[in-house]
Amino acid sequence: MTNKEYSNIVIPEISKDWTYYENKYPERNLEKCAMVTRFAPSPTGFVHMGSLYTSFSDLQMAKQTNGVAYLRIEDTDGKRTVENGVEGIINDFKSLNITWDEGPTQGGAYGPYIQSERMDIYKAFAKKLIEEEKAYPCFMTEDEINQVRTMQEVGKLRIGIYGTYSKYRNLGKEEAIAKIKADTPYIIRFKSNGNFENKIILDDLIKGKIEMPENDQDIVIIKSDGLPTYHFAHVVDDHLMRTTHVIRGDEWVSSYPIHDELFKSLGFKLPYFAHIAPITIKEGEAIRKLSKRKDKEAAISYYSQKGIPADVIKLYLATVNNSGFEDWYTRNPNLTIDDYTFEFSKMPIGGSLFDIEKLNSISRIYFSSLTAAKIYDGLKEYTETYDKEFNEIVKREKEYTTNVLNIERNIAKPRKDISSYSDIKDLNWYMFDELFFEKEKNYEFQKINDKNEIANIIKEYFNSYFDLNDDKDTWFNKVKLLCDKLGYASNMKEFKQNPDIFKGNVSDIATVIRVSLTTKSQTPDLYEIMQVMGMDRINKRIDYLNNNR
RNA sequence: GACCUGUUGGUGAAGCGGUUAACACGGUACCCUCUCAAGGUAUUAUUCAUGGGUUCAAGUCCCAUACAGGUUACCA
Repeated sequence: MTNKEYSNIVIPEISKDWTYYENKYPERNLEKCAMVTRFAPSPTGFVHMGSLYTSFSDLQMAKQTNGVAYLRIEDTDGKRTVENGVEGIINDFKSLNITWDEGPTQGGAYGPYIQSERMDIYKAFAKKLIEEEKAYPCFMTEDEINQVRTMQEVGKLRIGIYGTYSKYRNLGKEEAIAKIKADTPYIIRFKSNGNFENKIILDDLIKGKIEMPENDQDIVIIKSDGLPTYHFAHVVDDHLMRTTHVIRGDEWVSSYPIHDELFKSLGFKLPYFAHIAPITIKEGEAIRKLSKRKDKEAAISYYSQKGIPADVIKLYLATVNNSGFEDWYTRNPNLTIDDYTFEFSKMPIGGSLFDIEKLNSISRIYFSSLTAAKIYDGLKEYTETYDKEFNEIVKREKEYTTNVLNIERNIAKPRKDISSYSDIKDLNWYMFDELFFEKEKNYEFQKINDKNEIANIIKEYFNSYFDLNDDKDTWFNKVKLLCDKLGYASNMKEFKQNPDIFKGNVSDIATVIRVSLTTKSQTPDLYEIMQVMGMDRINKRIDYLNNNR
């Protein structure tokens, strides 16, 4: 019996052989240095910071070399697959405005992009290996495998199915066929030719040269359900999809020897490898990978809920991803992430701790660089889903809201108090009548807490001094005039020299005005607030205070 | 047990054999100031996990130890 006939018995019901697929997916016609990258999640839920971080490199590297970045779904483990997992992943990317050049939804010439739909392809290549006597059917039961393992553990030997521990690697064809005919369950194992004593070198783009022992494990390549294992699918897919750069988490470094041998045994050219260190988090003393189940700040939805823009997340990832990016970005505030050239050699080798403080800081800087009109658009969109009440107000009062957002914005160094869209309401609610009059208020009069004195200051100020048409200097001079009249120091230096001869100082007077309009003792520039509020709103607030206090 | 990788301040890190260990976030103090924020100024690692070695010279090269992380599945 020929090897071909034998392989047809071991893996039946395949119409095409591997040469068909080789021809179907030819070398890509791209510029020489163009990178073809892929992001290959298993559909176990949603995208989280960790996977987003990896995908960021895929996207960025492909983009900056005019290459291709595609999305491949690795759903070869039925037990782990979550319902709507694929949709979840695609929607998360959509919410971040991330699009892939090829993938399950948009298709592409190298599809299908879902592994469970590529069964025949894997089988065709498994058959090739069987024909070449580089793979074989294995009939070991779970119990047998466990026995081998315990024996190895007790004897402190290397664990696994390799060499003489592989009971069926040298089984004759006839015997194997007899077992198959008798319906003995089997899987397909790779027949390793490696020697553990030999060394191979992984020249990793991020971590540098890593020396490892050659693979000698007869790993499973096709499982009993007919689907491939990760190792086999990775090698076949990345070859057929013509991936040039495999960028993946560094938990895969240890299995590189397997991949290395598999690529070579199949006659495939090896792609470049870049193993990315994970984003980690500290739990007590222990450091672990960011987990989408344990860490709420790992989920992408956490940020959309808070109203942290996708661009900020990308900025944060870029900062962690390439040392030097942050520096470059602060020097070139007008350029974008896509203008920066990312390099593998500048990526961190060890894991980086996730720093939400840093992310917030990036966000504040980002918001401070935006125009009021831009923030208005984002706010409208955000509140549409997360704050209907505020959304009504924002939509009705577009111009006013924009003016509010513009306070202390058209200056050289704008305020940095907004870190997310959800902050805006907390920061500015008192500017809006609907929120101001409905809310339970706590007037933060502190130093001056005498009711009569407050009433007197307000009365004097609004009756005799305040004029909305004044420019800022005139406005403030009038506040000072009021100080002089009432016995408060209008000059802070004088006050500091002789605090005892005054009732207080100009800041006390300003605070009374500020609190009476906003209830808060700490707000942005009072003049600008009054300008934006306008006479009508100011009067309403003064009346309200007089009647309720 | 075996095989990999890492360890620089509160955090992220730069550093690639040669005078005072970049930068950013955070902290502290002061200044400015109508409050806050911002801004300005100063300050925040005599030392790069520890111990040996190589060298005229080491965070940087070598070895050992400790600690941390990963892998060791018909999971990816």
